[in-house]
Amino acid sequence: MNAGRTARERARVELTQEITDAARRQLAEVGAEALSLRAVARELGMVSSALYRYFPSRDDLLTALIVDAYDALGDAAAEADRQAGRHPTRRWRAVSAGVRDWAREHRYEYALIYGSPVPGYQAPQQTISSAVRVPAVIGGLLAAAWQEAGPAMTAVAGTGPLPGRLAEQTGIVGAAIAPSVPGAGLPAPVVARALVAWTQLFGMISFELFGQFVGSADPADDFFGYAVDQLADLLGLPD
Amino acid sequence: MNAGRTARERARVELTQEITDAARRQLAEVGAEALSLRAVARELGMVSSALYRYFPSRDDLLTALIVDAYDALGDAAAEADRQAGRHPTRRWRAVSAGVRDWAREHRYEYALIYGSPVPGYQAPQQTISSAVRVPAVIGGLLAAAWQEAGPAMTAVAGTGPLPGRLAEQTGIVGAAIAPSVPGAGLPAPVVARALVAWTQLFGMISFELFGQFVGSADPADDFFGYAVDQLADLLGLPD
DNA sequence: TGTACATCAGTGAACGCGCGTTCACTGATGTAC
DNA sequence: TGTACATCAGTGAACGCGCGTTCACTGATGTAC
Repeated sequence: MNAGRTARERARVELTQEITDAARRQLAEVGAEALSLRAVARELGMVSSALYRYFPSRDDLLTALIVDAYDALGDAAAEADRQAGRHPTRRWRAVSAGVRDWAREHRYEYALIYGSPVPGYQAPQQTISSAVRVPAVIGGLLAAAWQEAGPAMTAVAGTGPLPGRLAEQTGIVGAAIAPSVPGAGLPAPVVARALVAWTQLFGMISFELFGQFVGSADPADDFFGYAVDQLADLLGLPD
Repeated sequence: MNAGRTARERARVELTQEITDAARRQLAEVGAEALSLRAVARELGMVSSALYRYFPSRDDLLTALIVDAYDALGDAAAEADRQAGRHPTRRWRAVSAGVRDWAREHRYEYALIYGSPVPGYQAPQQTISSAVRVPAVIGGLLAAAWQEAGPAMTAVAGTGPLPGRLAEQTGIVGAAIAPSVPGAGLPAPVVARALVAWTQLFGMISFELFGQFVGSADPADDFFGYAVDQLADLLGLPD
């Protein structure tokens, strides 16, 4: 480990890590907009200008946090999926709950990636491959379910044509899933329903964290479980 | 109009309006976090301290904008509903589209009320009655549908018990809808599905506006229509 | 209707703050011979 | 292994900025008699 690296290189890697860690802690305290380079530097006992050796600007530090957050959430989803065994419905429930739990434990990181975009900030290409990890986990479990019980799933999803460009869009997504799960792409109607499940999942989590459920589904645990089961039905997953 | 009001009182009402209008314009340009009292004052050709005669602090100005945004969205939903006639499914489609259209035309106002909460800002009681207007419109059209075709809706929604506290929560919401629509509360299973429809609707709009659909359902028009129809099915609305 | 006083709106200067970023510097670490 | 030079990390001071909020003030509007 660290073979062939100079002390300088090792120090650089470690300090870059320490900076993002400190920034994450600050994020958890004050939120994304109030996150300041100077406060991060202060926490590390450095002078603020020193950070510019590691991140060329505040936006780049933000980008690193965004990528880290997507990755951490992706890890949480993948780990929940892994522990759930093989049954598709169990996997879907586990992934949903894993995503929600992560979001509740990291509300500011969640808000950073799924809340209002920071004005003036443009997410670079770099974030996309990390952003796609939760959808990929969902796609993976659906592809496995499809391999086991394809016809039953289509029966539920129906075979009617999808409206307008949705057929094309879901086709592309289905094809994109194929390489990661040997031998199985997903048909467009299943992908369309997966998109519904995906938006519903994050819609509920955002409503819960951002306070929209006050006065109705608050606390949201039971509603969340109920909706996840509804979505399992919608997806044609076995009981 | 303005009867019994002194010139001073009229001027105060008008200027308060002009201030929130200017603030709304600024919001549309720079987003909520960057909204500044001083810039608003500048736009109005006033000195920044003058605003303190109208709003005791920046937070109070923000609150006014939040309430206005909820009200404007509520108006858009109600108006779309009104124009849709009497058929429940048409009404549901119209309200969904109306909410989405308003959000697309007022993205920063939308982000202000449905995006990440502004850190450190606590929404006062005042906002709640405005926040509830879109759910009230949805509740209204479902209550009307229920009056027409109650049994058919229950057949779709099922009669199995709702999990845990969800039964109680949806019961409260159902009872709250009753007074606004003569003679009709909504049974808990229908309310539960209405909550699903509500979160799905806003989940999709947020994903669309916040850029999560890039690479899949983008542009989102067809997916939106598809999902809205799925939700009509879920709600047991007639074809 | 006219006068004397009270209320209020808007001014302009100031306070104190923290921010992102630049820049010339010193001293430590690494590299070539 | 030792020396001479190049690279890099971190410092400290400074720039310029815009912000929210306070405060004593002046002049206009409203009220009581």
